[in-house]
Amino acid sequence: MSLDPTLGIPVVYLVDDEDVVRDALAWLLRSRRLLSEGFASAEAFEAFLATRPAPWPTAPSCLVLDVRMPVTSGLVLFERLAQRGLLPQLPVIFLTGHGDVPTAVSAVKRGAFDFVEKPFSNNALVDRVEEALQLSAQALAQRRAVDVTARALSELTEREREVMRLVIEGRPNKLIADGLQISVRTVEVHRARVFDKMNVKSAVELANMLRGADPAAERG
Amino acid sequence: MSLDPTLGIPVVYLVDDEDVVRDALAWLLRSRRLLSEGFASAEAFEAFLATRPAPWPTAPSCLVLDVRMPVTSGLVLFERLAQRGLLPQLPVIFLTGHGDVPTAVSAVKRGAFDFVEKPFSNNALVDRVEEALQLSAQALAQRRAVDVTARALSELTEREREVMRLVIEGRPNKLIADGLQISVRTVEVHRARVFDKMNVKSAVELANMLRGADPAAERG
DNA sequence: CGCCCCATGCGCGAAACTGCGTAGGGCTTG
DNA sequence: CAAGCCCTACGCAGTTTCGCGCATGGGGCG
Repeated sequence: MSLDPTLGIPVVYLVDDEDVVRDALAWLLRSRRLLSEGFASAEAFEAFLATRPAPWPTAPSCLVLDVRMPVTSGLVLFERLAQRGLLPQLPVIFLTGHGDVPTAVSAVKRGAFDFVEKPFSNNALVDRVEEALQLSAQALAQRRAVDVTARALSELTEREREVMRLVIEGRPNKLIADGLQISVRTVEVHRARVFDKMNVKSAVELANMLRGADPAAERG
Repeated sequence: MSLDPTLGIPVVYLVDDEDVVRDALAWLLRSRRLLSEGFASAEAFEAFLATRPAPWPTAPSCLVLDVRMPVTSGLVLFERLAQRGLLPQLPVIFLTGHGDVPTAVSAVKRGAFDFVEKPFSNNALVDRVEEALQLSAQALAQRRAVDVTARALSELTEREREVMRLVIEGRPNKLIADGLQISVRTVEVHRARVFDKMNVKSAVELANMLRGADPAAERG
């Protein structure tokens, strides 16, 4: 149940306009052997994200985010990250001095990992952080799987995708051929190409692959 | 995008120890053409649930629940419902006079549908209720599918389940026969029986059925 | 003009699916 | 005890489907 070593060393990003808070958090995390990186504003963090090559973090990571900040509030930053679909890979733990219930509830409902009021228990916070990192690791692994299939999928011909769709609905080649108005042989050719490109050996494997890792291929 | 008519007429359950609140809510809901049923305590509601034949509600429904009540608080009731796995089918909207952030956050994280502070906007509340009912309808439909497959699954022989497991991993009969140390013919028989009992025509359909509706068959 | 995609035909061997018949072990019931 | 039923297991034979190699042809594209 530990972190997947192939994912790299976990990092905790701290975004808070108050230096003291960041320093305290950094110290706290270091005391629990967790790497952290601080940013004094939402802008700084977003600039940092922009420097990254991959759209998602490559190592398990989470974001400890102050709600109230000048210029761009934590909530706004959060919303942007959510828009980009980063939440599962980069869980967000909100920190706030004076939290109100509606804000907290809405944040959590929108996918925030947690919403913690200051002052907080050091231990409790780090525990949350570790849970968040676990989640991030899972999400990254999941994301990788999705990427693999998406990449493979993108190399398929239009016709091949067409055939594939029918194949993963369990239809025999004969019926697929009828449906597409082509010969069985041609279907077989496409089918074989699909299996090859998707790197599977059977229709069942294909179905499992798409169900398990392709959110876009859900039941329509 | 409307409610599935086969699911029955939606009902909103109101659990609050104050008669005034229940009456006001009932009136409010009725004004929006929503059926409701009130209970003065968590015990009363649980007693009501016990009278129902099915473990889950048969019609889309949600629960508007007061946090603070004598004897059994709303939070405790919620926890019990969660334990029973009723949350998706019976979304819970918490009502509270003086909510604190940690309680609200924890409730939402545990699966509460919403957490609303009094005084609330009537419109907003009913909107939430309607969203909750939508969710409930979806969850019920999902639950039905799960039930169908579970029932079918329960009619399989041990051996048939065994064979099925290997089938949905995409193995050809030949290999299954080898693995189980039986003849191909026997595998074919089992396979045919499985397809018949599960009411599918191909291995792919079977895989899809189990992936889509059987939470117990997830990737280990 | 090669190269790629799509489409198709032919044919062979392997695998799958089906129907029909057989058979022993275990459990229930008259 | 015997009869009946269910589960498991197999064989044979026939039909269908699959997988694959080999060969052909047309339509874009650089």
